[in-house]
Amino acid sequence: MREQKKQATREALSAAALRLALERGPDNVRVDDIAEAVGVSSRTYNNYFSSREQAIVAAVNSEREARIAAAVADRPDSVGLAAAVIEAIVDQYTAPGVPSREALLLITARPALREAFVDTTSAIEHPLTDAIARRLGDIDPNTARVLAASVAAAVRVAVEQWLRTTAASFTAGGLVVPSGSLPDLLRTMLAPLAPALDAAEQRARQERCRVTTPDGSK
Amino acid sequence: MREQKKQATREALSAAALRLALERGPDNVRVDDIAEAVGVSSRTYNNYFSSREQAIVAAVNSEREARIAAAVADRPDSVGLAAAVIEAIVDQYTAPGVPSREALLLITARPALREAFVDTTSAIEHPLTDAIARRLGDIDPNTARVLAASVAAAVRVAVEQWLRTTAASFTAGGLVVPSGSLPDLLRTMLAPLAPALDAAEQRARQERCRVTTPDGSK
DNA sequence: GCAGAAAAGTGCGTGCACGCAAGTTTGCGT
DNA sequence: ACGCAAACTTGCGTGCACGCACTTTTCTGC
Repeated sequence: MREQKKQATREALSAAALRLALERGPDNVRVDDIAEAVGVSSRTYNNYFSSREQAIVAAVNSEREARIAAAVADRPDSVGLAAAVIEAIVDQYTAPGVPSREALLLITARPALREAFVDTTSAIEHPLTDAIARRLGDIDPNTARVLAASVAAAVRVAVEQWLRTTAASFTAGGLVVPSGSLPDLLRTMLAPLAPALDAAEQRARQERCRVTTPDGSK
Repeated sequence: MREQKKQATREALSAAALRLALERGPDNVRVDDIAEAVGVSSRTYNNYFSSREQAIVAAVNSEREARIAAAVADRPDSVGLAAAVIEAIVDQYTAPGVPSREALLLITARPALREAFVDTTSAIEHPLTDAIARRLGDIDPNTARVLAASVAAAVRVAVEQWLRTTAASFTAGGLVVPSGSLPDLLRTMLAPLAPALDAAEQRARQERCRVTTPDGSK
């Protein structure tokens, strides 16, 4: 019940932040305004978000992390780890329920917001770590951590590239779509990691067999 | 010549930051003090570093990025890409010319400094991108970017783990060395990425052959 | 050399992040 | 039902990051 209230104010704050930023432009929004709109003190606002930009992008990115982790877990074991991870991520970035057109415009326009948006990609790391570790059989958590961190890094690179070309196309008049859509970029950037993901899965399988049949023979 | 002066003041600032932090403890150092010690205004200080922690860790990490990139470039092509990258990184993190014992103690003790130190690992990303792209033959820069980002992420994970156990061993009395030395951790965390690095190298080789011998046959 | 441009440094003002030490609400044991 | 303890909120104070306008330094073409 305490948790519910916390989550509620958190969402109220980020929603208010996004709304005010859209209404007045992001430079005309003080954190006092956001706090006042929700009815809390500005000090409380800072207990939830450590920067103004964080609150705004949180409204767009809420829970994407959890959805990606769940999506990875849902894929059957028959579709290799690499395919499961890549498709789960592309799916969750393709279904853009929340990111309204204008919100994305706002984010791509302001450098500070772009940076905050890019930073949110690293939020998928911990959920992904758990999901991958589960699929690898919970042996060797370090491998899962490294793979999750690498996947998050690849996603970050894709988003950076997407923001770069998107922003450029806005200023240049919308004529160029040099590097394609975000899903395409995600696939492109994640592809080089597939060998590592599948190799880890292979090793995990072997490890499992070795434990099940612990003879010293070759 | 302008560049020389800039670099000089930059180093003077970070050196002064580290020295003062060691002398008085990091909480008793104002940025005004650092600026005054070097003889510039505090505003100029902020033109070089965007946080107080950054200046301190910069004194420890200066140019590690460039050294890693050069080390990768120096390995002969006969040692696969994965081996070249891994050994180059381990080498540069093993030769600890600058990080004096006490400086590392200082960093591991303060959470804010630990975080800043971890963030510096991402600085190797751009130099590494260039080095890897060069080895892959400058075709497909995206792959190089993803691989470099992944390697940087793995290094970050290793440093995080190292800091975690190191800090714990300080508070616990120095009796435990649970997860080994930093070089060992680096090898452990980079190992899962080897398949991806070598696969990319393989693909680059094929691509090069296909271009050299552009027939449609199989 | 010199004039003007480009770049680096500086002073000021503003909004913000965050530690601290209260006050207030919520949850739980008895 | 009551009271206590933990969690959440708040006001205050401080140091800091950074935009802006301005001065000083350094670089270039003539």
